[in-house]
Amino acid sequence: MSAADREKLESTTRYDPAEVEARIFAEWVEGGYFHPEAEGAPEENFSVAIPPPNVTGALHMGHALNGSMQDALVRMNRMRGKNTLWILGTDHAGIATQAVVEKGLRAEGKSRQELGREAFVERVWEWKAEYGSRIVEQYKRLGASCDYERERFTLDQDYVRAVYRVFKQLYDKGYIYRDNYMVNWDPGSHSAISDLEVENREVEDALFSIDYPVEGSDRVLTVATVRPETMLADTAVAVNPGDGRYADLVGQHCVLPLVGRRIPIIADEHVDIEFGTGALKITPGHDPNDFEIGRKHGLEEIGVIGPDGRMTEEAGRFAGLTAAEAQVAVVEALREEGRLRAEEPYVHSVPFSHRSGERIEPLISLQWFCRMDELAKPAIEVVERDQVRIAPGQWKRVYLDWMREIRPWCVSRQLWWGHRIPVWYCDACEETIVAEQAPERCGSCGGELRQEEDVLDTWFSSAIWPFATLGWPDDTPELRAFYPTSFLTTAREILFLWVARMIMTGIEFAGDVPFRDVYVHSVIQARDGRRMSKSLGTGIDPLEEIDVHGADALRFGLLAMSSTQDVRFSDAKVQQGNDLANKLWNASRLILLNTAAVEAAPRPTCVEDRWILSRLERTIASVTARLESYDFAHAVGEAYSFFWRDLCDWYLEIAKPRLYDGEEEVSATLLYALERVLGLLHPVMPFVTEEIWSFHPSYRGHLVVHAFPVADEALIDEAAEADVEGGIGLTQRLRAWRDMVDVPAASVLAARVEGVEPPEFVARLARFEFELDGGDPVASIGPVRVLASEQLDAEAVAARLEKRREELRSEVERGERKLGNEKFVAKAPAEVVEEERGKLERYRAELEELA
RNA sequence: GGGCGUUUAGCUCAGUUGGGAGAGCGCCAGCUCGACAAGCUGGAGGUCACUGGUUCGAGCCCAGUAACGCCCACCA
Repeated sequence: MSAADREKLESTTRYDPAEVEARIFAEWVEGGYFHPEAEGAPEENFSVAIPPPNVTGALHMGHALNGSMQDALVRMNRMRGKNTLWILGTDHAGIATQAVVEKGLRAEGKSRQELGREAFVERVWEWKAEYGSRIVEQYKRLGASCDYERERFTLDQDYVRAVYRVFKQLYDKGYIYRDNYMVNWDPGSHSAISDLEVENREVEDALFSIDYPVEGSDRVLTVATVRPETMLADTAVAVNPGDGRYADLVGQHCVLPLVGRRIPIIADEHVDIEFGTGALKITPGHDPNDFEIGRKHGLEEIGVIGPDGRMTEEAGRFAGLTAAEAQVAVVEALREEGRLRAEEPYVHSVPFSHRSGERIEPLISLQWFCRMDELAKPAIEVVERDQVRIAPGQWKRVYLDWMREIRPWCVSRQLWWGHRIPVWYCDACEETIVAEQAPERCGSCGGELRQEEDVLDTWFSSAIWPFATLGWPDDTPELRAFYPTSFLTTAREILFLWVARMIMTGIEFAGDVPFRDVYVHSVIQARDGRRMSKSLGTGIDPLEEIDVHGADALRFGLLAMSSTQDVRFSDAKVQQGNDLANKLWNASRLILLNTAAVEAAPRPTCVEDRWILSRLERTIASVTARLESYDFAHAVGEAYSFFWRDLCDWYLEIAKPRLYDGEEEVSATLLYALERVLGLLHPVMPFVTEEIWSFHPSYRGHLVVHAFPVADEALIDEAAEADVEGGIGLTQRLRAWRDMVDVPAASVLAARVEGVEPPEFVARLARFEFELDGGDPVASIGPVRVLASEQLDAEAVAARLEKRREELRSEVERGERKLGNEKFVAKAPAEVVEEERGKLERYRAELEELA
C-alpha cells in the first residue's frame, strides 16, 4: 500500500459519501463499464430497459426504489461477466410537458395559440434542451449504472420512425380506426384521455328528480339525475322492460321540459327497477351508459356541452354558461315550471382526470382508437403459460382479469407536443392516407394534403420502449444482442398503462415478449402512511437523502424497507445503510492497516476461521438467491447481519490478537473475506465498496467489473459453525451473568472449566481467566465454574443464582407437562419428542447442580 | 357492486413446509477495551385485531367478524 493510501486510511475515521461518490462515478463512466458492445445473444446477455421517466420529472422515491432494484441486479450480472446493458431514456410526457411550457408562456402573458403550433413545439424543444436532462443527472447521483451513451428520448427521430411504423401496421391490420365515440374529455388539458388516465373519486352531489310529462296524458315520468344540465340533450327516457308500472308507456313519448322535444320512452335492460322511480333519462351525448343505450336504440346524439366546458348553441338560452352555471340555471327553470320534484344530497363516484385533476366531461368526439382484443390474445397466453412471469403471484391474476376485459384504447390527444398522428387528409377527394413519411400530395387526385392535428397518447410510444430503444424497426446489432430484455421491475400503477402494452406490442412487432420476468414492487408511502405526493406535500426527496446520508445509504435503506406489501418510508433504514457504509469503511481500515503482505485466500488454522469462512459462503449463497428472486429486503438484511454481527462483532474481535501479531494465515483469510464481502455488497452499495476496494491489496481494476462471488461449497463447515456458535452463546451468558451480578466491566473474573473446553475466545471476550483451581465455585454457567473473589458481591451472586433456579424450575415444569401429555408423545413426530426430552434432561441436570 | 391486501414489541416491519415469538430504531443500565461513540456489552418490552373451528400442538391452516388501505366496475 502506498504511503498516501496508508495515511488516508489512518486519518479517515468516518466514511464521507459526499467526498467519494462523484469521484467514483466519474471513474466508472470514464472506464466505459456501463457501455457494452452489442455482441452476443440475449439469452447469455443481460439487459434491462428503465421505465422512462418523464422528461419534466424529478427523481422521486419510486424512481429511487425501482432504480435501486434494477441497479442491484444489473450490477450483479455485469460482475458475473455478462454483457450487460441498462437502457436509459426519457419520455416526452405529452400532457405534462406541454402543461409546464404553457405555464411558462402564461407567465409571459402569452398563449400557445398566439404562438402557433410550430413555434410552440420549438419552444418545448428549447425547454427540453435546458431542463430535460435533470432527471438523468439525478439517476447518476443514485449511482445507476445505465448506459448513458445510449440515452434515448421518445421523440428522437429514429424513435418517431418506430412509432409511425407501429401506427401504420396497426392501421393496415384494421386495428386502428377513427370514430365518433364517447370519450373521457379532460377540460384541464383540453384533450381526450384514455380510461386508464381516469380516476374515480367519491363526491357529494345533489340528486335531482325531474318530472317528464308523458305526451297526451296526465302522467309524468320522474327521472333522477345528478347532472340536470344534461337533460337539454336528452333523447329518450328508458324503463326496464320487466317493469310492470311502465309497460304501457313504452313506445309512447315524453315532452322534454324546457326544450319541448318529443322523446321516446324505450325499454332497456340496463335500467334498474329498484333505483329511484325506475325511469332513466337518456343523454347519449354526455353519459357513457346512455351513449351505449343510445347506439343500441339508434337514438339521436345531441351535445350541449362543448370541449371548453361551456354550454353550446344546442343548449338554447343556456348557451355560453359553464356546465356548473347551467346546472343552477336549469334547476331554477325547472323549479319555475314546477318540474322539479326533489333535490337531495347524494354521494357517488365521479371520474376525474389523473392528469389535470379536473372532473371528466364525457363527450362524443371524433378520435382515433386502437382495438385491443386481437393484440391481447397472445399477451394473455404468454402470461398464462408463464413465458412472462409476473410476481408476486396475485398480480398475474390482476393482469389477466384486465386483459380479458380489455376495451378499445383512445390513442389520440388534442395536444401539440407529441407524435403527430401520421395521417393525412385530402380535402379535395376525401382520401385518408396513413403513412410512415409525409406524402407530398394525394395519391388519388394529386390534391393538397393536411396532416391530422392530434398527437398520440404518450403511452402509445412508451408501449414500444424495449425494442424501439434498441433500434427497431431496423435489424440492429443492439436488437439482436439485447432483445428480449431480462426482467422488468415496476410499480403496480403502470401494470396496465405500460407493462401490458409492452407485452402486446413486443409480441406483435418484435416477435418476442419484451421480458421474461415482471416484478411488481411495493409502494413506499410517506412516514405517516399517506401517499407520497407532490400535491399533498408528502413527498420525500431522494436527493436530499443522498445529500445527507449518501446514495449507498438510500439504496440500502430502500431495499431494506421494500416488501411485497406497501410500507412507510423508514428513516431508520436509511440510517442503517448510512451506518453500514461507515462500518464497512472502519472494519476495512482495521483489516487493511493490519494485515501482513499476503495474497487474499482462505487459510483457516482454527475453528473460528473455519466458522467465519463457512458463514461467509453461506451468506453469499443466500444473498445471491434472494437477489435473484427479487427478495431485496432479505438479501440486504442477511448481508448486513453477516457482516456486522458475525464478521465485525465476533470474528474481528476473536482474530485481533493474531492480526496484530501479523499472522499470515489470518491476514490472508481476512483479505479474502473482505474481498468477497465488497463484491457481494457492491450491487447494493456500489460507492463505498468501490472506494474500499481501491485500497485492497488484490486490487487490479474496478470492483464494478470484478467477479461477483460464487459460494464455495467446500468451505461450508457445519461442525465449526456449531462449535463457534456454542462458544458465542456461552460468551453471551457469561457476559450477562457478569452484568447481573454487577462486576466492573474491566475486571477479569477467576473461573475454571469442568467438562468440555470452550473455544479460546470465550474467556478473553467475556473477561474471564479459566485455568484456575481453588475453592468452591460460587456460580456455574455451562461448563464454567466461577470462583469466589473480592470482585464478586456475594449477595448479588446469590440473588442471581436464585433467579436462575427459578427459571429452571419453570422450564422443568413446562417440559414435564408437555411430555406428560400422552397424546403429544403418541402423535408428535419422534424427533420433536426427543428434542423435548433432551431439553428437560438438561434443565434438570443444571437445576440439580445448582441446588 | 366485485377483487386484492393489511392488522405481530413504543415505532417501522420480518416471520420460510404448524413444534417454545424476531430485526432495526427507540428505551434502560454499563463501557474513552490499539477499526468504528454513526461504536461496544447487557437488559426490559408482545393475549401475534377479534370469535369460533381443525390439530397432541396454531402468528402460520379453515370459517366468520371488525378496522384500515388499494385496484377494477356503465346504477342514473
